[in-house]
Amino acid sequence: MLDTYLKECLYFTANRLGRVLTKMAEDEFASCGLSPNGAFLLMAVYEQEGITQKRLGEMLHLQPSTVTRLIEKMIGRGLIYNQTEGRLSRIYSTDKGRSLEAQIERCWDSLRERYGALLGVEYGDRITLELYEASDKLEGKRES
Amino acid sequence: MLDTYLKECLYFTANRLGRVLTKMAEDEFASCGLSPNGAFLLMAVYEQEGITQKRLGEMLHLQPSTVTRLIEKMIGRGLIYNQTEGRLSRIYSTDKGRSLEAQIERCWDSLRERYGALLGVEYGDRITLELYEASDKLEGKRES
DNA sequence: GCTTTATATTTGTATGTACAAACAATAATG
DNA sequence: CATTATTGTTTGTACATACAAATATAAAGC
Repeated sequence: MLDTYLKECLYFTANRLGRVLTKMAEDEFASCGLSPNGAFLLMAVYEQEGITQKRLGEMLHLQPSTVTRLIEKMIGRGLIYNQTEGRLSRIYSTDKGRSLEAQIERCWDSLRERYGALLGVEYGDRITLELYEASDKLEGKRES
Repeated sequence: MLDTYLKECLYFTANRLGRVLTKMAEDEFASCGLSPNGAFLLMAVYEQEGITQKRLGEMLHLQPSTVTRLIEKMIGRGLIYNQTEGRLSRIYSTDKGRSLEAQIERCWDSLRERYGALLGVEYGDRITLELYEASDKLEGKRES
């Protein structure tokens, strides 16, 4: 009976899936010495050097305080640095940070292949997009 | 560009959705003074008084240590008690715990309605089931 | 130009989850 | 039956995330 409840509860299933994939993703990105979100943050910085923390939070859908903490860690590892400009904190990648770019993309690809192998690539990609859109709807963002 | 990466990453989208729904679920279950997983655990105990911690962990897809911690908290609030039997720890609900049953079901329903209103009820239920099955596949459980 | 309001970031604290090692009890083996 | 292996639970520790309050800067209003 409870099983039925849980199978019908999106809170429960989404978090369960999140935990399963977090383990997989941490495992893949461990070869760069990064947490998955650390890797995504770095990719966002590659794409726009000098990006603000606020913007990073929006892209990664993380709260400002969470971004502060993540950035602290990555500065500590010498992968990025920040330069405050008025009330803004702008983030730049260091040489060391940039040197990981290719490796990060490889990890990212191999993560996608790994769950793709279990779910079917098409199916995996489809539910990924569905989840993204579902989150948007739940957060009141208009159709993506 | 990164947006595209993120939209294609199941790790990222599943966890994002999990965070959004966790907020919603915590909000709903707050009226019983329970965390969402606390509520589910209690439902599992209603269904089978004397259930072991191991079994609870399997149902909720949580690690044993996590279950221990959750149970500690709920014993502290007087909602359940445990009785060790050899190496097993069996869990029973107290009167206080049982008194929440109807309220928990109401919260559960209203959570489902709440995201149903934003996603469409059918669609919400469909992706919920899909996520459950995807987790099973990723964990190597045969077809559910 | 002060004073108020808004915005971006940080800090303190709390929660949920997990891993690994320790512990305790049972079962299996020689 | 004594030793070893297995199983279920707990403990110590760590991490990611968040909320609320504090801080710091910039913008608006009078």
